[in-house]
Amino acid sequence: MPELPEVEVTRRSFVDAISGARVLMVQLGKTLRWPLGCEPAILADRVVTGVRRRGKYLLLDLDKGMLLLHLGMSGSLRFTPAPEPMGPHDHFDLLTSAGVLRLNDPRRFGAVVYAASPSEPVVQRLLGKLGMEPLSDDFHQDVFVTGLRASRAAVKQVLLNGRLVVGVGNIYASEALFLAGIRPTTMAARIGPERAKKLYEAIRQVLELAVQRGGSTLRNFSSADGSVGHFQSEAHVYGREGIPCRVCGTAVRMVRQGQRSSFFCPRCQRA
DNA sequence: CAGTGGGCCTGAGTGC
DNA sequence: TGCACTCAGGCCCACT
Repeated sequence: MPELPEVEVTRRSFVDAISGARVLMVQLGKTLRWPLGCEPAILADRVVTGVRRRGKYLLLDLDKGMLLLHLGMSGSLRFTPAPEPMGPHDHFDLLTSAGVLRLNDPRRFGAVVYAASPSEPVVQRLLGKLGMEPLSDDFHQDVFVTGLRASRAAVKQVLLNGRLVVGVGNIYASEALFLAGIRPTTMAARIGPERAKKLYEAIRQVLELAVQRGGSTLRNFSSADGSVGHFQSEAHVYGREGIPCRVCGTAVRMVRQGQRSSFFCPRCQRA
């Protein structure tokens, strides 16, 4: 479900509330993608010192160790003042002195993993191969352009795989490619420098706008304070197969790439 | 090494 | 109402 904007909006929605809070206890539901990796009891009395984001991971910093959270396809976090009984899709409750952080994830592709330190192998395994952060100063245009040039895969796949740039998922890949006028099926290496630069700018632009709009709420995404996103209502192509392009009126088309749907306007995205 | 395809899970929607 | 089927915002891993 959540791509970078949804994860970032979620982070912002509870970082101030939880920072400085002391962990009282942890409650687990069904196992997620991976086991927690520690005895829940050892987390008691640790202090949450901050919440960072890397790609689509949230990093919950503790005064000793950290928790890596991923929302998978269907996960969402909620931070509430008081504990409530866990429902069938609630899999992780972090009870703290400031409130309860709860992960709800029907499909359980998400994860919460403990790491005693940033140098733990698990951290390297999960975060080690991630590409540039598109909304940070770390996102270098020349590295992006060179990276595209080096790949023979379809540009949409390159955006999705996270090795060059992180956080761009199925919605925002289609949207960024629309803004740049590039078809999702175009081989990355065949995109010239000028168009690659345009795509670089489009990625920043679409992700920034999406964060401003509170992300996209397609099914039931909401951030940790319960608010929903509104970006989906201004998407140009995602989920709009057969609907006239907002720019030129041509019917938006859908293609399958690696078991995922891609959407594009055949007129605005000519190559 | 890069690239592709399968699989992990559950729920919603569709067509018969 | 029931069943079979497809699809869904992600990502790891085995394979070529």
